Amino acid sequence: MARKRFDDSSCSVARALNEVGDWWSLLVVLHAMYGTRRFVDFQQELGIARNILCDRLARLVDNEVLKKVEVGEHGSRFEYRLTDKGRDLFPIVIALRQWGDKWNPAPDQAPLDLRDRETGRTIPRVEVQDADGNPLTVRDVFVPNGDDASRVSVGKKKTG
Amino acid sequence: MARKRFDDSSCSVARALNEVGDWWSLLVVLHAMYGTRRFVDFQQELGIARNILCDRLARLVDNEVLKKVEVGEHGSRFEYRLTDKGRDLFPIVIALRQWGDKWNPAPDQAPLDLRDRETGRTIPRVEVQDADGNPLTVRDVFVPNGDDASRVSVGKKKTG
DNA sequence: CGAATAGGGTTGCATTTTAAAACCAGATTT
DNA sequence: AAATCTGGTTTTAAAATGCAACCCTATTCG
Repeated sequence: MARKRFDDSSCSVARALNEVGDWWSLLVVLHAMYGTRRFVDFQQELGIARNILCDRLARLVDNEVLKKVEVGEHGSRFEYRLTDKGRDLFPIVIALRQWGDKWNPAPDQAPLDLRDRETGRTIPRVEVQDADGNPLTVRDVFVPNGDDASRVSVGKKKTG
Repeated sequence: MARKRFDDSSCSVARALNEVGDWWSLLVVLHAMYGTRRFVDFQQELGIARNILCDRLARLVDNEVLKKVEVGEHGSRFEYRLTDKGRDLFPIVIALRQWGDKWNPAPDQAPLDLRDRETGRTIPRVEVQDADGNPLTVRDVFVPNGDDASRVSVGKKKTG
C-alpha cells in the first residue's frame, strides 16, 4: 500500500516530515543551500533519477520550500530557489550534518567544517538551548500540562 | 527498483539520512524521547504497521540509535531505549518540530511548547550560531577551500 | 487446571514507490 | 538544418508499504 501521510497530524514533526521527510528532499534542499538551482545540476550532483527529481522538486514547490522561476527570455529555462521557508531548514540540515559527522564519520575524509563568513571561525554545534544559551538535553525539558506527553501523537490513534 | 542507499556517500547528511531519513524512523525516535519504550506502545501511538515497526526498530538498533533490552525475568518482554547516539538527535527533532509549527501550524491547536525543567521558561528556537552565540543564516557561512561547494556531493558522481 | 489475553513478532498479498533507461519537445548553438 | 541542451514524461521491474491473519511465549482469569 501507499505510504501513510500525516498532513493533518496533530504532531508538527509528522507534518514537517510529510514535506521533507523522504530520502531525497532534504538532500535537494541541502544542495540548494550550496547554490544549486538547475534541474540538470541537481540531477548530476545527487545522482537521482530524473522522474524522482521531478516529483521531489514539484512537491517542494507545492509546499513552498522552493520556488520555480523562469530565467532566460523565452521561458524554457528555470531555476529552483529556496524560499524563506526553505532557508529556514538551515538548522535542521546543519544539525543532521553534524550528527552524521559525529556518529558516522567518513572513513577517509575530514568532516566538512563550516565557517562564519565574517570571522572565519568554525561553526559550533547546533544545540537546544535554554533562554540563557546553555545547552539542554532531552532530560532537561518538559511539556507543560505534560502528564501525558505521549498525547503528542501522530497517527490515527482514535482515542486518548 | 530499490531505494538508493548512501552508506558510503562522502556527504554526512546523506549518511545521516540513510539511518533516520525515512518516513518513520524520526517519529519513532521522537516518541522514544517522550518516553515510549515498548513495541505495542510505539505501534499504537504511531499507527504504524507492525511489520514496518519491526523493521524500523531493528534498523535503529543496528545503527545504534536504539538499544533493545530485556525486561522482566523470563525474557519475553523488551524495551527499546535511546542510546547516546539516539539522544543526540534531540536538536534535529526539536528543530523539525519548530519548523513544522512555524510553517505548517496545526489549524486548531497551539504549537507544543517545550520548557526548561529548571526554570520553566520556554525553549527558544534552535539555530545555527557563530562562536559568540549570534544566529547565522545560510548566507553567513562558507566552506573553507570552498570554491567548489557542490563537491559536497552525494551520489555516484564519478568525477569532480 | 484450562482458557483467554497481552506482548512481540512473522507471513502473505495487493498497492505504491522507486530506479533506470528510453523517449519527447521547445530553445539554442553550430 | 542538424546537433545539443534543458526539463521533462513514459515504461518497466524491483522494492517498500500497509493490512490482516497467524504464531509462540508468558501471564492472568475463572
